[in-house]
Amino acid sequence: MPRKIRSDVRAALRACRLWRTASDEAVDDLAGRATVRDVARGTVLATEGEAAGSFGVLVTGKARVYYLGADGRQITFEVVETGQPIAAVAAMAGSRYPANIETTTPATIAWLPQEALFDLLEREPRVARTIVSELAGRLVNFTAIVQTLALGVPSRLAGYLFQRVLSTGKPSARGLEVDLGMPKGELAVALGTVPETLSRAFSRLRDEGIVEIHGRRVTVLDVRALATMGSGFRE
Amino acid sequence: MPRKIRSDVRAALRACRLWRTASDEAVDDLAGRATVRDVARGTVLATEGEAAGSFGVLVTGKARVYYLGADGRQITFEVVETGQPIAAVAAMAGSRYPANIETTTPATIAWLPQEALFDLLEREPRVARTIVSELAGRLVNFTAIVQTLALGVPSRLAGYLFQRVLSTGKPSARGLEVDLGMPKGELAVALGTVPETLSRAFSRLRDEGIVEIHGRRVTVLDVRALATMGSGFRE
DNA sequence: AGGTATCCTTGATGCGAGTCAATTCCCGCT
DNA sequence: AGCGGGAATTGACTCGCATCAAGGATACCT
Repeated sequence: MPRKIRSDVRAALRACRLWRTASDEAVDDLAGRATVRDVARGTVLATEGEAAGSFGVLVTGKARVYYLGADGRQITFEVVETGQPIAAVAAMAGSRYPANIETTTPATIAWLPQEALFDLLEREPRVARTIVSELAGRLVNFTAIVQTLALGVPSRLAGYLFQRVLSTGKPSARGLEVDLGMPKGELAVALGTVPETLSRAFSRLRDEGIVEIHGRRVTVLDVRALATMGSGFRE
Repeated sequence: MPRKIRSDVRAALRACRLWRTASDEAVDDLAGRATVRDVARGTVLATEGEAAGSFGVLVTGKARVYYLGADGRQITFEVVETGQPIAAVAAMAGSRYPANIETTTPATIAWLPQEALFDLLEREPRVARTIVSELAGRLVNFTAIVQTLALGVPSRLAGYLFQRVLSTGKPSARGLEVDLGMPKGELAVALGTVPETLSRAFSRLRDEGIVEIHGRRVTVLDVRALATMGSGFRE
């Protein structure tokens, strides 16, 4: 018998880019097979090396995909937002999780068995093209991550701020104002560094007249310089 | 009218993992649409930022996929061998090439229009599942590359030597002997560093009694230590 | 207000790796 | 043998970042 489908779950699955060309019926089928779970901030959703039998979709909240180095250092690959899939790649590859995933806010996650996705592929072949494009696009983005890691911390910070400006920037008296979206300590980890170094990177951007810092809010005075630095060109 | 299909081209396409579940007819169709070209060693097959309208399959030879940093430094992502696709990911993503590709030997390449691959997806839906798995698998592997880059040069060298031991290692008087397969200067670039630093990394492995160095040939005395160091654990 | 805990900043220090420059090694050449 | 010339090594130096160790700043709680 069909399980009752939560409307927020249906909406989240419907919003998922990965199968955006799927029919509503197919999405409802996915929703019907989902196991929904609410978890607290900081919950580990997947650990490296664990077999990937299922994947999830973030109904609410945010999560972070990171690799844990041998010495305990973390590298954040990706920040997952509401409506995006979790661990779907590992599930499709039929492999083990290559990284760890942790929620950075309280979150609601719809878990789906790996087979649900393959069933979808069988049922609606046109979805295949979407998924192929989507996966390939992510692969292309990955090279960008590698490039980013080759840059220094100030450049990575500039890149992050620039993204923030594009997505949530608001005009204010002196320039564009953005909120960091997380405590600086977390941001440091997300950028693959430590709070001290991040703090110095902020100081440098301030000294160069590119930004003004007011706690967690940042006023961008020179967007162009931010973009240039974020692409890796030296001052 | 059907073009004449070269048997080596057909064989190379047939051997391609990406569409290994495709029918022979579909592969022949691909082969018929291929433009075959012979190039010298060191030919640049694709450059970063160029629009990806077509993709290739290596019929013979080898190529190297690398990213050219803003300061001219290179990072090798991947070595492409005979029978593997080139730039297929960018073509599927419909994006620009995210990296550069260069042949490292004389090579024969079969170039295919991007559409040929999508036509294949339409014609044979079961191929979609293969491609999805394959792409996802590559995505998983990419995380390994990122992890490698986060390690120090000695660890990257150890990792490379360990791979060489597995693939071409031969027992000798004191241990396993491997050939580097390329001049040290090239190896340095492939590992994302410079000859001086590579030289010091070799010295360190020698001082720790893990290897002996005789020009381009290396005798591995302690495989276990090599593997450990290659996975990123500190001495 | 006072106190406390958390977060952020600042300074001092050490390590890894790239750069520059000077040899030294090895290989082919005549 | 003797002699270039490129490749590989070694040393001295510099730079960026992590670490350790104190200080501030801010918010919250009673």
